[in-house]
Amino acid sequence: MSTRDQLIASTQDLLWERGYVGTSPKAIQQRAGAGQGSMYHHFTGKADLALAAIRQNADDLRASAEAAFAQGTTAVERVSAYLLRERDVLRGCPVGRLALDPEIVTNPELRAPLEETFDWLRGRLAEVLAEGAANGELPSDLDPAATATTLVAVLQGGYVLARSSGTVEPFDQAIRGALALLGRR
Amino acid sequence: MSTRDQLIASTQDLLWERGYVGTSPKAIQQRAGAGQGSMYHHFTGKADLALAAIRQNADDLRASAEAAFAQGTTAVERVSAYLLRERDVLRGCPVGRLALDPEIVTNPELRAPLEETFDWLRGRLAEVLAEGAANGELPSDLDPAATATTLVAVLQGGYVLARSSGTVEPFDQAIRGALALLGRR
DNA sequence: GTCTATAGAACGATAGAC
DNA sequence: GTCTATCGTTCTATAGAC
Repeated sequence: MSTRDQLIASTQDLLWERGYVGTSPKAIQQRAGAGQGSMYHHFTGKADLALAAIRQNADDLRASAEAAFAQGTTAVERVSAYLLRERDVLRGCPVGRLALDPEIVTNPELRAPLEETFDWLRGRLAEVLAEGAANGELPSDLDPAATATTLVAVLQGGYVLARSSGTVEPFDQAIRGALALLGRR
Repeated sequence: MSTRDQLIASTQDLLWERGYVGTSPKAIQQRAGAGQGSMYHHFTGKADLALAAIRQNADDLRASAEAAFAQGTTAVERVSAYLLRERDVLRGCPVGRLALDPEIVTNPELRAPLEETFDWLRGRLAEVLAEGAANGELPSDLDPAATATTLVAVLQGGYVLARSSGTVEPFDQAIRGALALLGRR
């Protein structure tokens, strides 16, 4: 792994843990085992490096979501596979976490990957739900787009509640409640 | 309003906007129109002042939620009143926002108000849902506690999606989707 | 491409006058 | 109770040797 890649990987971790405001170039360099010179050689500054790391976090999320959707055959199975997939709940979401960061949302370049990721995720989930509504697995009057957004929100909000309580319990309960609402006949 | 109260009010605003990590004593003092001496006279430091501000934010949230629950007579009306109440969506939730902050979740004293607030909110919402399930307004097999947690998560996640996209739309859609799931017969 | 040295500002806090 | 002065550290970035 090149020094450049090490720097990106360290920044991914730190952004996930501490957000943009809470992540310093010095901390990035130390975790990457690189000096200041390396960082400012490969990137113009903190924002530039953060952008690369955010894009990588977004790509990773997309890949693991796609993998979950591939599990199961029925629409409900595929949605459940995504919602119930293994997660480090108390660590939260590497992408959603950044949406609360003031420096991210006010910078169009840094915010763009967030918007794209959630647009894609909501769309992908809506497709699966629409499939289920079409083949009778789910009610035909179900609004796929709105329901997809609700489910993504449950995940993101589940992280917030779990971190607030210090335990995974609210996250699991939120998912369980959502699946129950979706599944009842 | 005393200088002490001004300091707390400024900190409430700044914590909401920028989180704990992103809020500096200097910024608090400037917004409050007070000097360093005042702040360190009334509070032992940043964490002490933040605790007072977080508690106040939590109390405010609780009061406005209680007000929303008082609107409407049926259970569904009361839940809807809470979910649809006017909000500055792109500003996010003053309490939930802090759950993503590393310095908050690792400090038991600072995290406690978050946990208490969401425990209370989930419980309060569960009561209303249980009422609806008991009187036939909602399905009798509805799990009030899990559903309540799901609804609170939808709100918190809705803020995340709205801030990611820069518009209120995903928030509204998430709420709409949740109410549709809850309301269908 | 990586290192060390250094810059100027902001960080959180303390001291002491009034 | 509030002010200004100051402390030692960290922040983000630049300079220049190797």
